[in-house]
Amino acid sequence: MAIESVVEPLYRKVRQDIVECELTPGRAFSEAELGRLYNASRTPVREACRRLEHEGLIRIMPFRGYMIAPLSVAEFHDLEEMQLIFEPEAAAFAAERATPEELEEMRTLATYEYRVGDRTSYREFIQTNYQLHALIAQSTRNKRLFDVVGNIHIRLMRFFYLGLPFDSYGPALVAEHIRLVEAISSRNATEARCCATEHIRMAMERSASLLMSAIRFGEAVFDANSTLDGTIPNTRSRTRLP
Amino acid sequence: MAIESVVEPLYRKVRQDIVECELTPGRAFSEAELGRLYNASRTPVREACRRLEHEGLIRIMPFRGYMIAPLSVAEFHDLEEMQLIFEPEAAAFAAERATPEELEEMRTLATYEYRVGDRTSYREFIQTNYQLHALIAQSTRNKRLFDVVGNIHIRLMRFFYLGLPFDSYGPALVAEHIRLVEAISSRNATEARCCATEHIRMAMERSASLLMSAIRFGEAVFDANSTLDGTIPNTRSRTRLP
DNA sequence: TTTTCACAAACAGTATACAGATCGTTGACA
DNA sequence: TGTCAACGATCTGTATACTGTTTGTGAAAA
Repeated sequence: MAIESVVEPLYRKVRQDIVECELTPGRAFSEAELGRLYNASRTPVREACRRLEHEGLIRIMPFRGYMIAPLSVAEFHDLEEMQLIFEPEAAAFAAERATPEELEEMRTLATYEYRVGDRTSYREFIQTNYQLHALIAQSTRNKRLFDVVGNIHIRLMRFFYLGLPFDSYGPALVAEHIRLVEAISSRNATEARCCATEHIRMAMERSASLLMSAIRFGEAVFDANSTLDGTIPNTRSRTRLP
Repeated sequence: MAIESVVEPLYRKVRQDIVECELTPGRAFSEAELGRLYNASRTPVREACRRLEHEGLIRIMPFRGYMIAPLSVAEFHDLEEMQLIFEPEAAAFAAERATPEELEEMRTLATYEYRVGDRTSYREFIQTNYQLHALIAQSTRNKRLFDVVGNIHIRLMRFFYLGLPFDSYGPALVAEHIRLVEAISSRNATEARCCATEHIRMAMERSASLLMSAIRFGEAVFDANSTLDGTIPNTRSRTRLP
């Protein structure tokens, strides 16, 4: 049997469901409830939840339960600020250190065209976007940097999966990706840094107008009541929210 | 009784012991062994170890045991590179966003003088240094950034606790801290960014010559055999190392 | 009717029992 | 004497039992 045969798949599945907003931000749940949903006993559920909390996808309220981390303007702002700090430097290092194979794959990822209005294509684009940024981070050869950039993007993807900001600006985003990858490919660190900075700044501008209006300021997205698996909500879960 | 009455103190104590190199880098151990050492049962031990692994202080080898994360040149290099990326930006944001109270505390922390050659004073200085950098990160008002800075410094402190790089250069370090805090206090973001960059660059130069020679290149520091608590080492722990 | 307080349900935190994996050992065989 | 496979000790991964906390509820008192 494979290594970590229960925790690892459980963790991945729950994380995916949170990232894709399949598990509603702000929703409260218990260990038993999550275990029922994913067919796992408490021990692996606990371990997966601990990991997810460390990544900022779940909140733990000691002795009181869990909740899918709510999305907030503050969170989004912090994440974009983090991108602006890390991504340009990552691009610069990538320009100096990426292998030819990595450059080749970057080109493939950057040229992914998605069909505006097509939901499936849009979701694929989100994944591709993540893979591209993760690959750039990977090719810095700095594991710490890779971890941080990866975590930032995982958190950001939840906002993207709300489905709002990309529909009109997708093509511009692709063009920026191509420019960025070209700069990295030509081993021009300075240019790569500039492209990345510009890319993030544009993304910030685009999202400022579109995404903000979709989030209740400083609060959870959507109604946070009701349980995850359709069972009758107990009295405690109804009162767990802030 | 307090919240998380077993895991939290256990986690803190083990983390402290790892950071202070009380638990030797590279040393192998089992859950039961750690539980014996810190008077805890397996469940809290496992949880604490999972957290510490996520922070990069422990390595988990599935089905084979645990080890205190070894120190390596690669790790140190990655950490300094990370500092060079975010500390200048953190300083710049701090210059714009720190509260007067935070500025006041920064000044106190920056002026901590330590007595060269005094081991106790030196260890206090390491703590003070951490607190200063954490406070600067905190005053960016970006929680994500604060978390990352904290983790990077926690990891770096293990190298500092080896006790090598500071003894001759301590005063220079203090002077740099003071300049940095002055720049932040005067709300000069550009100047703060420069001071921080310079500070990290100097630190990198200083450590390059001193610390490197103390680490077996790419390998664990010190002999990694033998157990933690003086019990007779079992046959497995002797063969667990790479 | 409103307030208070004790009780009970539900839950997280912890301890422990159980199952399955790993690896050193040992003994048979070449 | 050297090699290899089966065994067993020991450990991690998982399930579950137990304990203590939190909080809603309802009865009793004001």
